[in-house]
Amino acid sequence: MPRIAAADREDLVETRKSQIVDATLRLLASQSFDRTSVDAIAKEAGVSKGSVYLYFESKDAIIDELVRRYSLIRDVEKMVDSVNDISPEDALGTVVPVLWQQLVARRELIKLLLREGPARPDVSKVLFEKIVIPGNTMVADWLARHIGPERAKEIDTFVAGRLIFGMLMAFIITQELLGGKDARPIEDEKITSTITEVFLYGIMGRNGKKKKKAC
Amino acid sequence: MPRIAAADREDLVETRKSQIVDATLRLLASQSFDRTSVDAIAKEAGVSKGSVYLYFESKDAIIDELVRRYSLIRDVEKMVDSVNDISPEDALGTVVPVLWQQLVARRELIKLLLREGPARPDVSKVLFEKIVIPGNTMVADWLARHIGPERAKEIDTFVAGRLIFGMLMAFIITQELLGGKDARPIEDEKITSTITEVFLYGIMGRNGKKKKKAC
Amino acid sequence: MPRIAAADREDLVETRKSQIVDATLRLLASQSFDRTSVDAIAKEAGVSKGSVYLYFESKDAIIDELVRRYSLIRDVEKMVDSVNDISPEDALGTVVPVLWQQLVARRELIKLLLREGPARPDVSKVLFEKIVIPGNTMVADWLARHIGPERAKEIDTFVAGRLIFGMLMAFIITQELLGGKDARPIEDEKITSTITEVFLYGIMGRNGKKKKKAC
Amino acid sequence: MPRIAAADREDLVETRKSQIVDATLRLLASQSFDRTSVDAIAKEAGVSKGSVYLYFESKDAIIDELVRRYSLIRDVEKMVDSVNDISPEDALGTVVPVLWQQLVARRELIKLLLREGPARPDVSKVLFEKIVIPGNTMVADWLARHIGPERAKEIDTFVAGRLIFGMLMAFIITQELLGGKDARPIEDEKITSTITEVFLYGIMGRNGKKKKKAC
DNA sequence: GATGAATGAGCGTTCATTCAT
DNA sequence: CATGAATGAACGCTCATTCAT
Repeated sequence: MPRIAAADREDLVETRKSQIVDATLRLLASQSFDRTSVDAIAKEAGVSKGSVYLYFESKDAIIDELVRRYSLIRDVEKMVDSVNDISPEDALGTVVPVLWQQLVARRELIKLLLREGPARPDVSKVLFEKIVIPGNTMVADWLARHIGPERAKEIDTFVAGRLIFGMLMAFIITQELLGGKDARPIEDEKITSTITEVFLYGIMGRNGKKKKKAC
Repeated sequence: MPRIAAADREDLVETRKSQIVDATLRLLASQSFDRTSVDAIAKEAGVSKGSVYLYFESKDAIIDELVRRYSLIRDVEKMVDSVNDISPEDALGTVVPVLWQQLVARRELIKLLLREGPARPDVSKVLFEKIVIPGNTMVADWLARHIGPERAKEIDTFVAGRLIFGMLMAFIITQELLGGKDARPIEDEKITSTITEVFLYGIMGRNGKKKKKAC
Repeated sequence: MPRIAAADREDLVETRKSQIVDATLRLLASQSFDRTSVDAIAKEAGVSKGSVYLYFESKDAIIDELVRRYSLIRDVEKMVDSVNDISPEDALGTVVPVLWQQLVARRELIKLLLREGPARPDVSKVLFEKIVIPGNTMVADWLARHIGPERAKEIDTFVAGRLIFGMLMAFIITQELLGGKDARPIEDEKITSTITEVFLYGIMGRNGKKKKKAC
Repeated sequence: MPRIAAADREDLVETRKSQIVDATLRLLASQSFDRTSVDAIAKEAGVSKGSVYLYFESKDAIIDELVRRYSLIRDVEKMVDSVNDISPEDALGTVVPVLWQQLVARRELIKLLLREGPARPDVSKVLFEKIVIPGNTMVADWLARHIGPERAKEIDTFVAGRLIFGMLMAFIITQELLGGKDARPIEDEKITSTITEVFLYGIMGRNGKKKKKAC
């Protein structure tokens, strides 16, 4: 006979898990997971070390949960949905800056994923299958619907779809994670407009923006 | 009165440091630096554990030296030199595949830099100032010389220069480091040709490949 | 004014204590007491962990109670009573096999007593004074009544009485507790008949089984 | 190039292992192995906790080594050798008291083996195969050579051989390990002479000592 | 009376670092 | 210069015990 109703119990579990995962994310901003002790996580979360093991099977389970919780996939999905019927010419101008802002806001998570992902097969798998592939596929489908059959013969939309993220990541890594923002700042507008320009002409090929300009 | 001539002494120090740094790099292919013990490094390097501390102040000093030694900068420099006077249209077809091959070959070093870099201010600084900036600048200068004044008004060549690496990195990270190569393989040729196409049209804008096509 | 009648209350305490002690004994069949957690005991007993501490001061108090409750003494008493007036020649043939079966059935308790007893002065005391001495005395008295004055001068019946248990224990320990049953099996019948034979001739001396053989 | 000669190295390993094993044996006199911490062992041995792991793979490896080192088997072997051609009538009078003394001297080891053995399959196996079986077999062979064909049909010498140890163990356990020595002392001489008498008549059957007495 | 979430001391184990040789 | 035995702090994890509900 549990003293606490099932719903309250679930709430408690959820609260505690969040406390611990969030504390971990905070600590991971300044040091690797390996160098972050369970003691430190517990202290940061405001619970005892023993409690951490009440809610997670092991230290590693914390990072698994963390990755599960903080993925960009839902944002990407929403964004692609919202521009579904809008051509890249019209959509990229808003999509790229928004995407940039979201990636910047999650820079710490990205730092974490870049650090921990490649070294952990389980994390890698989740990252690749649950984030990269679905996100990439959505963008590829959208591109395929808009670039026209001629251009579609020349470029692979699945590959092209991944490029937009690569371009954005290049600046997240160099400006936000490697300290470029301080050492050699670049205005956000310049980053996003250049990416928009390059990607737009890049995917449209020789027909790029032709509609808007008679040749 | 030193028993050994200064030059010889320096040679020894250099030899030992290289032994240790190279051994470390080899071991980092399969596990994170944190999980690589000094014991293992010493064994792999063929020296005693004590000797490691004769040539490095601490375990961390090894990774600092490693990052200092291994950069892509010299390769980028050579490559830019070799295509200095060749237009992007003619150069990218060879440059992109070569760059791709070199990045793939160094995937372990990239994994290491992504893991250790963002968490270490000193490493970040070196990476950014000695690799990102010089490489980016060389490519930007080259681009500036070829895209023409009209296009130059529309895109920032410094930003555009970094994009080519971002595009390549997107696939190094997803295909090589996150296991995409096994889960969802893509032919190297498809990756490099798509990047070439997108980047070329992207930077050239509406004049892309105009020489080849009368308008 | 107690809400529950004193008798009922005692019943409850007794029931709960039994639940917990019995559960512990069951668990001790497969692992040492040290490696049996209070969690596991509570679960096996069907009560909460907190309840264990309602009825026992500490984990160790459970084992003390267990040892106090389970002894062979009542069985030995009954057995000696039943053969009180029967001579060893006639009695041993049935007593030894029955005793053997009872010891085999309690092998786990014996394992427990051997493990926990010698290291705990309180348990030792209980074991020795409440089990060894009374059981030994009963057997010694029975022997004294039957071996005749001549033989009584040669052997100490108190010592001899303890030997029958030693003989049986030798096989409980080696065959049942050390895995000899699997590695080098011996039929139960061979064990009990040999013990009967040796002990019988042993205690009777040169007059052993004289009834059956005119001299 | 090791600084220490191989022989010296071996000596050191042997010394350290002995230090640790002996310290462990000392501590096991008063508490179970589970409750004996590596910290305590290291302290008792006069080495650091880290050093324990320099010489033993794990805590469990210490007890394995301990059991390997302290077995009675060599003593039993020697004893059986020395009485090889002597009949039980003449031999038991000296063998039993000597065996008793040796078992008493090793009471702490026996306590340890009774406690740790049954709970550890690996220890059990070693105990049974390396101590019980060889010792038992030697004694059985010796008995078989002396009891004559007639008696050999009635008792199993392998079973009988184990009985002599059972009889001795009964008193080791009750007098030495359970505190009977203090609560209800019995003279050593009484123990050994009774065992000798009972075992001798027991194994010889109706022909026991007949040589000495015409019937 | 009954519960089980919470605690934190203590465990076995690892390993960066030191230093006598 | 080179070694590796020795160290002990720190780790991830367990679990006996407490106590608010």
